[in-house]
Amino acid sequence: MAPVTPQEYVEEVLALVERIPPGRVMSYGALADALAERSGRNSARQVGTIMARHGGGVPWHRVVTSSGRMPPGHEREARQRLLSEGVPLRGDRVDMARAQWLPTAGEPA
DNA sequence: GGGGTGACCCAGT
DNA sequence: TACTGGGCCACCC
Repeated sequence: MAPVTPQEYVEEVLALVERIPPGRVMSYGALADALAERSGRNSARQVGTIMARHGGGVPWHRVVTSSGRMPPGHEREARQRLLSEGVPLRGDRVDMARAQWLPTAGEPA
């Protein structure tokens, strides 16, 4: 598959993050996995780096680790936003089993 | 060109 | 549940 440029990959990541509905979340790994088909890349770590550097303009708080942990340095901010959106929390972590959202394959663009 | 770093993930202990 | 080790891959010295 035609690989996308690094810049395009960033755009893809941010675009998908913006599609995450309120009250739901996606893990870095799930994001990387969902974009793998499109971008040819699949690295959760890279998604984390992208969010750290370019996540300012999107609902970054809807992106957490696969275990429901929030990004270092922003735990308080993220927790409060998630809580106000109705995301199910278990202590200081997201209840992934209930909150994780995945883009549906045949979804209209 | 070489090596360290990181908003990760998974399996094992 | 918490911690550790190995794998991962782009970015930055």
